[in-house]
Amino acid sequence: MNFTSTEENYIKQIYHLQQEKERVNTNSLAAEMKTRPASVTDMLKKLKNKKLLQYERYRGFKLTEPGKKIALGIVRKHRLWEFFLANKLGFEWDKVHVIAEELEHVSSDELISRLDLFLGNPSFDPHGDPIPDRNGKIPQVKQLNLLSLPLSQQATVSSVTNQTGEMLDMLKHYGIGLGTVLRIIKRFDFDGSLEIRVAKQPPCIITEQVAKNVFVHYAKNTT
Amino acid sequence: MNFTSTEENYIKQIYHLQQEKERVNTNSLAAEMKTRPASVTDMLKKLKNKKLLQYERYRGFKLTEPGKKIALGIVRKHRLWEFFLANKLGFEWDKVHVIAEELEHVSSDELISRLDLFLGNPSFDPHGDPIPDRNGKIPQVKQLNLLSLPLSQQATVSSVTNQTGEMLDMLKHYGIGLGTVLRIIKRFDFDGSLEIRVAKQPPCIITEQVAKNVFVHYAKNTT
DNA sequence: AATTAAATTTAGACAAATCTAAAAATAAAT
DNA sequence: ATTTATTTTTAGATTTGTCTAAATTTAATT
Ligand SMILES: [Mn+2]
Ligand SMILES: [Mn+2]
Ligand SMILES: [Mn+2]
Ligand SMILES: [Mn+2]
Repeated sequence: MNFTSTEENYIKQIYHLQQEKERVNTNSLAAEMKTRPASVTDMLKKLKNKKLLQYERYRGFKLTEPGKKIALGIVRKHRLWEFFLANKLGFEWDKVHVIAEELEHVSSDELISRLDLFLGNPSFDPHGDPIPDRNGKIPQVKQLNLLSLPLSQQATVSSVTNQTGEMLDMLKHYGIGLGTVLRIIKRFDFDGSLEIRVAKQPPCIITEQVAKNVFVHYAKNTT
Repeated sequence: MNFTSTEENYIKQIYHLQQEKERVNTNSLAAEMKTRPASVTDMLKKLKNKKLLQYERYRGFKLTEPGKKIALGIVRKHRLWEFFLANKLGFEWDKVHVIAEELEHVSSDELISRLDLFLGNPSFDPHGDPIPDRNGKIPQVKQLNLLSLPLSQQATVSSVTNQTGEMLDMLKHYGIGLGTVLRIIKRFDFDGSLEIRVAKQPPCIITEQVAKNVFVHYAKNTT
C-alpha cells in the first residue's frame, strides 16, 4: 500500500511517542505535529481504517504491527538520508533533519537499498541514532548518559539528544563529536558540573545541562 | 515564493512544451500532465495570478521571465538528481527519471548547491540533456541527429531522446552509450537504415527508427 | 454566411488535510 | 457525589487539486 507524506509523518511521530509512552494521546501528538487535536482525530480514524492503528475514541492509541513496520521504514529512510547529507554532502548535523524530513517521503525502495549500499550500510545517523535495517531491525547499543559514567571510565560519545545548532556550537568548542573518546575526572556536587578530559586535550568543565544530553558507551572490560 | 509539487510539475512541463512551440495550448499540456483540460485551466489561472504565466483565455499561454527562472531551477534539480542516481548509485538511465520526478521537489537550495559540488558540477544528465547552472544558464552544444551526420564523419553520442528501457536495451546491444564514438559507413536509401562503426567494433546496421533518436556532436576540424 | 467540429472554459461536486467552535466524554477537585 | 477542568471528538467550513457535464469560444467545413 501507498501512503501520503502527511500519513507518513503521523505514523513516524506516533512511533517516536510510543517509545516513551506505551499508549499515545491526541494532544501530545497534536503538539508534536504542530497541528490541532481535531485534525489529529481525523487522521487517527483514517489510520485505523487502514489497519495501521489500534484506536478507540477517548482511549488513546498505538501502532499495530503493520503500522510499526511502516514507521520503521520511514525512520530508516530519514536516517539514511541524514547520513548522506552529513557524510557525503558535508552538512552540519543541525541542518540535516529538516531536509531529511522531505527526502524520507521519496517512495522508491530500490533507491533506499542502493543508497544504503552507497553509504556503506551505516548503523547510526549523524546524531548517533540507530538506523533500522531493511527488515526493521534496530542495532542495539547499551548507551549511558554522560552523567552516569563512572569516574575515569574511558568512553566514546555515541549520541546527542539535543540536536540544535547551539548545542553543536558548544560541543564543537569543547572538541566533542560522535566517536570522541573522553572520561570524567571530577564531579562537582555543587552544581552537577563535570571536569572531563576530551581525547588528549587539557581537562575542561562542562555543565550538567550539557552533560545530560550526551550519551556514551564503553566496552565492559576496557579501562 | 514557494510552490507546491503540483505547481512545479506544471511549470516544468509548460517550459518543456515551450521549447517546441512558442505558445502552449491547454489540451497538449493536459495530455502531458495526464490530467483533464478543465484541471489545466484551473491551474493556469493560479499560475497567472502568481505572475508566472502570460495567459488570456482561449488564446494559449507561455511562461513569464520569472516563470522561466522557476522552471529552469526545477529542471536543474531534476537533472542533478538523475546524474546522482546514475553515476553514484548505479541506476540505469531508464530508471532515474521517475525517481528524480520526486526528488526535484525537495526544497533546500543549499542541498542542491552541495549536491552539485559533490557531483563535480556536471553539465549533462544521464540522457545527455544539459543541466542548467545556478543562474539558469544552459550549456549549449550544437547537436546533430545521427541521421544527418555526414558519411564517415567521426562523432560522439551526446544524447538520446527516447529514454525507455527498450531503447536502452537496444543501444546496449550495439555497444552505444553516451560518449561513444562512431561514424556512418553507408546509408541505405531503401529503408533509411545505416551501417555504422561503433568505436572499434565490427560494423553493424541500425534502423532509421533507432538513428533518429540518437544525437551526436563533433568538432569542426576533426576527421 | 451558416453549420459543424474542436478546443477551452465554467459550474458544481468531491477527496484530502486543515481549521474553529461547540458538544461529549473522561479525569480531577471539591 | 457533584461540580469543575481537561481531553477528545464532532460539526461545519476552507484550501488545493481533481473530476464530469454543460456552456462558450474559436476553428474548420460546407
Ligand atoms: Mn517528513
Ligand atoms: Mn537523526
Ligand atoms: Mn516532479
Ligand atoms: Mn534526463
